Amino acid sequence: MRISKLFGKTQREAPAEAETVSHQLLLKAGMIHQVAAGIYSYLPLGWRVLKKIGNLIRGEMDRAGGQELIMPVLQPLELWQETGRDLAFGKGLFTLSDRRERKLVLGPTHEEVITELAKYNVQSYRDLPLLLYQIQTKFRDEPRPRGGLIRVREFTMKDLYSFDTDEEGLNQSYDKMLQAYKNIFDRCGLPTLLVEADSGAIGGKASHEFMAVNESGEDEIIYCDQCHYAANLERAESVKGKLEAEKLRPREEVATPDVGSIEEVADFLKIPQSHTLKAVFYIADGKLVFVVIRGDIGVNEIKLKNALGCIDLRLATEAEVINAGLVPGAASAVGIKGIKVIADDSITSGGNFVAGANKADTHFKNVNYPRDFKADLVTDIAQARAGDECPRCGAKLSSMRGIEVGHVFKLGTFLSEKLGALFIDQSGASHPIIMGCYGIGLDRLMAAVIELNHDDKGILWPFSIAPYHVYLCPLYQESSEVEAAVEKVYSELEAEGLEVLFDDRKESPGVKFNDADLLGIPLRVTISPRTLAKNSAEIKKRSEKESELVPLEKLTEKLKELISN
RNA sequence: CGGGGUGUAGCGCAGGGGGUAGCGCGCAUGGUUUGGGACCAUGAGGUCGGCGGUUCAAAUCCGCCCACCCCGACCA
Repeated sequence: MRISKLFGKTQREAPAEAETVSHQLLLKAGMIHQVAAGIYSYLPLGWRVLKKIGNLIRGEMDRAGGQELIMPVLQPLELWQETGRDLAFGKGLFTLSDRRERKLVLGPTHEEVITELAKYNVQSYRDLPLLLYQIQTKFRDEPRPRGGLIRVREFTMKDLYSFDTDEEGLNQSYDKMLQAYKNIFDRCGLPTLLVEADSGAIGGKASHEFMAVNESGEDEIIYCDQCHYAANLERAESVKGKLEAEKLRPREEVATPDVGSIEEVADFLKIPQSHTLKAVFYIADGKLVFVVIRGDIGVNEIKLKNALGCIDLRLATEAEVINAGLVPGAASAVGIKGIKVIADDSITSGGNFVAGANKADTHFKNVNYPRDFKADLVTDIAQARAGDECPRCGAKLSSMRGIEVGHVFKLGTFLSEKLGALFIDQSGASHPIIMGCYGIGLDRLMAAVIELNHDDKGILWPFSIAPYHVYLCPLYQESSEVEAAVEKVYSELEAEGLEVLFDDRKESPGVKFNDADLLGIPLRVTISPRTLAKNSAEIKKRSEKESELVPLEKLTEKLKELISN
């Protein structure tokens, strides 16, 4: 490809709207163009990269036994209502109506469609196991798109769905995908960390995410250096610092004028926050829920949502709290009736806590569970923190941020039951198919590769997904022998099937070198009067400082060797 | 949805006590240059985010709205 003909220009200055490195470089390199918040066009260079990522993924999916198919973007809302996931997605679902007022959605994913498809094409255990996948555009009305391609509203996704007859089969499919994913990210030059994850709106049992560790990621990872426990903060566990058991003392009231928050209570009474009980109020699917947790620990809303089994969860407003007859700032579960109480298991160690007295400006001392109050459910709903102890080995936990580039789920039979995707086993009995699903966001993967492979000059693409392999860079071609020599080299390389980006512009060396670096093409071949004097061309790897002179007649061979390694 | 910020040429920005817009880059033409974003000359390019108000006069003052970015909430 000749740059003079290439659609898309590099920019000297990155648009001010871009904050993350990958976003800046993609815009500066002319690979993408923003159309609206979280909606992008791909220009030829960016599109080549995305296609390469797609093909690399295809290779690994096929190798694992996957079969590619394609499904509609436009899906009937009814299908989503059948599984109830229209509610789980809520506002994240793009909806529209056709001319007959039939409600449709722009598919945010395809589990429903594929399960329905499986229902009509799988009857017997002999049809299983099955691995089906798609690479296509999906839509989610994200509350806040951000970071360029890291979080968008229209995106390209690879999803593979597994169908098995039993748990063992599901485990095998799951392991196959874990291996395929490792291969994919390795081949993309992207180091990733496998972490335990929450399965979110999709439901299901086990779930893992592949994280590219990076500051511009949106997820917080809690991990242990000692035993390598790693989990998304959404589901991370930790040892909450057990307190010494205390001899229970009688409960008593204490006046706490103008004292509301846990910090204030602890300060006022000169006690550690861990000796208080915090009350937090949520509205779960429209109903008020009373949450009790030790004062020094935060509530993990994902865990809470899972514990409640609710679809919608939000903090209650002060008005809602007061309406329920509670006293914000001095509430506790002591004596509470008619409201669901969920407690974190942190309240079961230690004792003689300070908690609200459900009376303005008053707290109780020496509150103990279960002597003084009851809970409908006691479970782990705590936010893990760096510094906590590892739940596996007891070492100190740390935290870091990551970009979620892959997410795998053991779905189980939730969808197949709802949609009636059944198979007949050897004895003639009917069972729901056991499913798994395995996603990779290609756009985000592309961004993550840049986040982890760049320098101050630009991108450093690995060969596997670079838009071109060779940047052919003649200098001063208009006033010398260079023109003829470089044209000859170009046609030779093209004839050999090498992927060459030919900078045939009449630009100064600085401009060309800088663009070569910005675009991140792995190999740069410079031909100038200086190199021609030695009948040579200069090869420089994007990743290295030094260059090397190679005789023209050996150039093609040398480049092929570099590319294939 | 809450908090903060920004909208002026393709990109980066200046202007703003009211008088009809400027710089750098890029782009076009001509010339000079020649290994890490060259130089000179000439030129094209603007509903100053939108609507309304104040005024003889609004990029500038006032009001409303919109878009985009960042933090949070939310998020296969």
